[in-house]
Amino acid sequence: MSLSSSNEMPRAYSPNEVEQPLYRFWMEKGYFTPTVDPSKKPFVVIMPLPNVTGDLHLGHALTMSIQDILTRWHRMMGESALWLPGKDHAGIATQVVVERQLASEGASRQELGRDKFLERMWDWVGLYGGKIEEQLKSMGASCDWSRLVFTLDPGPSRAVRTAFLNLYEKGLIYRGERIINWCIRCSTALSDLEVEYEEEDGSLFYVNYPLEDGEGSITVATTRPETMFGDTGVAVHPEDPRYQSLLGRNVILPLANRPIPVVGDEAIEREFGTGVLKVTPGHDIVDFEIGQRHNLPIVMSVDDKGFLTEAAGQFQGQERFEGRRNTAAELERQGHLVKTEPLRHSIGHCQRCATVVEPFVSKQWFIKIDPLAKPAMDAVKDGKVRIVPERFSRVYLNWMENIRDWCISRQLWWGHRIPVWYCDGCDGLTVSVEDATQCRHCGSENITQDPDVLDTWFSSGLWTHSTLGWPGETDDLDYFYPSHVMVTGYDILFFWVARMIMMGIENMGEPPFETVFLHGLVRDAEGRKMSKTTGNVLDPLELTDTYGTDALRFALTTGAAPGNDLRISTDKLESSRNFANKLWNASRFVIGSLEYADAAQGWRELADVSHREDRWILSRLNRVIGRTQEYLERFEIGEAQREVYDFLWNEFCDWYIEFAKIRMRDDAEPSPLPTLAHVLEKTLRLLHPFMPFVTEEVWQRLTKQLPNEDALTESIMIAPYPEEDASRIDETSEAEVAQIITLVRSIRNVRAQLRINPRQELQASLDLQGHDYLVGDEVEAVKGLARLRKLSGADASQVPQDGGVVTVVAGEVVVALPLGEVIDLAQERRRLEGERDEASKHLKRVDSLLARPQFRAKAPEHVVERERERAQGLRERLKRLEEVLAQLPS
RNA sequence: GGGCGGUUAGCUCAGACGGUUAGAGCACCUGCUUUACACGCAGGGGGUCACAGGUUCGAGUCCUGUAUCGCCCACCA
Repeated sequence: MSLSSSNEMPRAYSPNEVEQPLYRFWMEKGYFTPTVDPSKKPFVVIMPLPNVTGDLHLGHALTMSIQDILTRWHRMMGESALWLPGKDHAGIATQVVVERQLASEGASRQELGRDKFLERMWDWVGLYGGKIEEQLKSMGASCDWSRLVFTLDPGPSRAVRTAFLNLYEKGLIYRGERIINWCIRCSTALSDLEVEYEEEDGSLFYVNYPLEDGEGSITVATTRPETMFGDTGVAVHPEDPRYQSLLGRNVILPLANRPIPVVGDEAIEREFGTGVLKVTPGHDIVDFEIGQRHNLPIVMSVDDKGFLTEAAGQFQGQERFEGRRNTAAELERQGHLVKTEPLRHSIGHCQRCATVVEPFVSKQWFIKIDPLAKPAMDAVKDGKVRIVPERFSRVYLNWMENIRDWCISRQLWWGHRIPVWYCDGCDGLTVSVEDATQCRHCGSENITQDPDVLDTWFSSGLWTHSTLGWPGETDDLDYFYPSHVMVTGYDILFFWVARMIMMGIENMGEPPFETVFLHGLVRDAEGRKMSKTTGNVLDPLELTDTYGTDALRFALTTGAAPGNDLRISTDKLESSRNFANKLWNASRFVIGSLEYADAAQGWRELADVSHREDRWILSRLNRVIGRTQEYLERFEIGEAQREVYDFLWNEFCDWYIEFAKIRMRDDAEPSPLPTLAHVLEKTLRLLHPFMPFVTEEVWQRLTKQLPNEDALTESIMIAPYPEEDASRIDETSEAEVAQIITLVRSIRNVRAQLRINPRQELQASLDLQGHDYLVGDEVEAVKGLARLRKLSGADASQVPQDGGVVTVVAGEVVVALPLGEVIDLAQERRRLEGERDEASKHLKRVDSLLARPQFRAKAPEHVVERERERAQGLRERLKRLEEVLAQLPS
């Protein structure tokens, strides 16, 4: 089948015309959907689920490109390759978007009510939720759309409830009144990870708290005087000599005028401020812990909306920052404020809306994390899960060691509602996978479900198995779990990867993937993070429109080591596009040549490789195939691509095709067509995972022109990935062609330096010194590529008499280009002296290395041998240069 | 306070296991309508691999330290 309407190949590759039809073709053929086939090896990549809110950005484009490359590669290797796409309801992120929309209409979710609001959310998802799929398709993503899952679908929802129930029954989920991060804008609890800290300028207020017994006062230092109404103690380090006498006594809390105790606690930093901490267990994480240790009561002085409570007396109802200023002013007025110092410190912000987070004591659901973290750490330590690049293992382990219990309840409406029902009668809890209708303890039907939803990352953590049918026992789960590679940015190592490992082990008994491949973040040409506010966001779809999808994919995955951030610029995109175009045109040449001849018989097996040039390119091809495979196995995608790029451009196009053109003019020569076809066809397959569209389009056109020796697959997508054929490696041909190339280059170099008109054909004579192949079957090649009229062998004594320019290649071969009067002999002499000096310098270095006894004694034999050969070659070259110079007039 | 990464050509970056005269793309210079490609061809210039020590026959590559930029984690009130 061919997707092109005509055989004509335009001079430039135009991606826009071929991409959509090709993608449709692949979809229709069902290539993306693997079969559950126990005779085949499965290969599984679970897609990091994009948010339904989202537009595709370059970060997605990068992740998707890598996953698609790996999936296509394994699919071509004959594995049952599953790339499983998903979509995330993204609780807080999506809810914030719709809330903003409501706000612009002057409404709010509270006014709307839960049911109406959720309707609105679903409408919104219906409208925009499909966008990202379309965008992924336009990136060429070969994921199995028939298995697409949304986190709120019945399957994953059931998985969420099941996991919750299991953990609850094991005692790993509990509800408790604890201090959590609270966003007053979103009105919800946040996990530690959802808080982003930033350095900000603030003030440190020094406040005197008088002792209850009237014997002076103690000075505390605080950045948040407005929380003092929640103070229920004052703490000093138990061994701080300055405050020994105060331990166990009371101070009077100013403004509130109530006594609070002085306690000793190791958490106090003696050097900070005055070494005295006011303890506000309701609004500070450290204070909460100190409060617990000393049984201090909790008094909330800021409410869930960020306003001071009645505990703040006269300041009740003031917004927290206003309250801070007013409290400080009142303290000063009453003479309690000793001084104020500027202080730079880090402040937590809500990841989604950037509002300053309020530490807040409230009743929430938590996961007891230690029992889950332990096996998840072991999995990485034991190598059951391998993190690439390896350095992130330490980051992971370090984070896991210090992990705290995970607050999983959110006071949101959009998400998986917590599967817990409270009984009005007996106060008992019912946790259930199915919607509960009666209390498990007393049978009362008077029960109400917990209004809160679960942290989005709870369902994400189950993703590796919930998508395959867990908790059901499905064929998919049996065959495809665990997956092989988890590809994602290092920025969600903790959020997601760590939790998938914990939950995977917990639910499935084994880690959810073998390898975690972490890539870097995409930045703009100046290295800045892309963000809407900076306005430097590049839209992947605009880029694919301008440069082509293959070019974008190539630009994103090349020239960046795993785990390193990368900058994207139009330069990079242009050169990637140029590469696609280069491939297109090389193919145009090959396909065009095939149209006028049926000489490509035997292109697949290549029985006749009598020609040195053919043996050379096949040897090079097979080396490249081997190295490309090796790089892919190591996830060095950029290096793999560079291999193919260099081969195609610098060897196949620059040399082999040029050799071929010369051979095609001469009927006596063996036709290069079978080899041209063979190498191009294999190179296309080698490149297909990286540049799926252009390779498929060209492959379709190429194979149509090829003798149908045995059945080809109908798409390159399902053709086998090339494997290195070691029998094609041919050192001799490689060395000989390398010499031919050097010879041609030397002559071209002379021509360029002497400004000889490119159209002018020269004569050359060679003193071959035994390198007979140079004027044997390669004479036409050398003549053609170096633009020579005549190339003849000569002995050394003749060469200089021909006069003109002389150069030395292959160590010892002398090339003479008689140029008569055109040449300034003095200039030529200087040029040769330059060459001689360089050779002599180099030889000196090699000789001195060889002269060292330790080198000969300790270096491996092959290294010493190589240096000897090098010295020998240089000596020859030097000798020849001296001979030639001796015969030039000085 | 811990930890990690970067520092290689004018710019952006590659450089397993230490072993050719350290590479690419872009930019630059000189030529070129050579019938696949000007999204191109040919040729060329440009780097004491941040710095200082050390290990080694041999260091861009390994070790120690310094500088500098960036990131992550942490309960500095």
